[in-house]
Amino acid sequence: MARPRKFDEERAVDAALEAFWTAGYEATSTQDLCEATGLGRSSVYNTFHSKRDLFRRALALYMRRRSEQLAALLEEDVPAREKVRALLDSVIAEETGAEDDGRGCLYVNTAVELASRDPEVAHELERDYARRHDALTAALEAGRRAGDIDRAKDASALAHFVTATVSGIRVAARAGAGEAALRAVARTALDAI
Amino acid sequence: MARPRKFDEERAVDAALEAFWTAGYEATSTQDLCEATGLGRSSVYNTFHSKRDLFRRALALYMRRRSEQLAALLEEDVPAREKVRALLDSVIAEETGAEDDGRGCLYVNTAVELASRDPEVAHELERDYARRHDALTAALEAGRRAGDIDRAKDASALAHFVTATVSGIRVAARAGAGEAALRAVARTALDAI
DNA sequence: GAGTTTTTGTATCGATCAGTTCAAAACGCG
DNA sequence: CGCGTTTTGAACTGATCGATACAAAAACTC
Repeated sequence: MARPRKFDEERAVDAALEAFWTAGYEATSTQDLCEATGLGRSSVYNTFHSKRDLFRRALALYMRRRSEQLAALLEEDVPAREKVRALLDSVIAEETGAEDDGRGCLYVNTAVELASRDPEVAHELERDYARRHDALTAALEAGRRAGDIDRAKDASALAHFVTATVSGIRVAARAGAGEAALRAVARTALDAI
Repeated sequence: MARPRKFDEERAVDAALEAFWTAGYEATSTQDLCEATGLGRSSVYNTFHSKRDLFRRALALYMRRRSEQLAALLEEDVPAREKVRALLDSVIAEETGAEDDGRGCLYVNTAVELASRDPEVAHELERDYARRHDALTAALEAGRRAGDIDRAKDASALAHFVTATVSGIRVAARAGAGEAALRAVARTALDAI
């Protein structure tokens, strides 16, 4: 019917994700987004309508990828406790690795920067929280039945605890706690499971 | 010698703290700061030199108050475990209370929003982290000697863990976890201590 | 290849950003 | 009172913010 696009929409969202992830929502300008995606202003606004809409697309992409990662980790054929250990280890590796220069986790960043003043973003964060919680709860409940998790414990409560521990490690890493401190946190948390 | 100020500097810092705490650093404009403090632009810049300097003053004030609160809590004549319980309870009360409308904790907010791109702010966060860690470690070590904390555990590791749990609860609260979930996190964390 | 529709580049919008300028106003001191 | 010093208010700086206008360019249909 008409002139086709010469860029891939998903790749553009991915590039925007990188920009938002690195600098945060407010600190990323529309100019930064143009440069990151390689698109002109018209293409950005024609395709994504506003900075906020593009951010929500990027956040959704981020959440989908994280969900897939978590699902893959929980599918491993190891005891539930080892799944939690692997999860905490991966978080520590991510936060202490030099690759990403302290950009942290977009989910945590967004919860802190935007959730209190954007109800729709807050709602998406809640949905993602619930999804991750359900996946973790199922894995922990399976472990409880299998016997490697204390039967006296509640799987849902443990899942909330694991999620909070992940966030706690991420914030501690940003506040300057060293890798040894983060490992101590993970070790202590595993004692509680 | 000359014309005196007709405002109280500390009160102005306090008002700026409220503004930064509520909206974050980037989202608080210098105009917002003028309105919050009741000062004119000239007075703000004459006294505090820049938005960033005023923020650092506000952050220092916030940290000093939190340190005093923590010190008061740790001075109570109760077992160390009960001190930790009281600390976690106070965090949950703060995060679920309607008073402050989800502004969270300025320390966590700053760690996430600014630490990666402002080395001096990051350094002050590290100092505060170390100070809180030392206070917590001392209290836990005393509890360990008194016997209400497992002697096999390391006080410093537990202190890192408690700090991470506090941050984890705060982030979870922002991401939409309910009060019951936060209480489950606190209960599980206490099991590990 | 003409006509239609969408994309794209450029130029620009008004608003707001952090920060400065400058002179008038307000005080302490002699 | 009047001099010296500082604070204060208001106007204003250039830069940048998110978003838009518009016409040229590109590609599909017929």
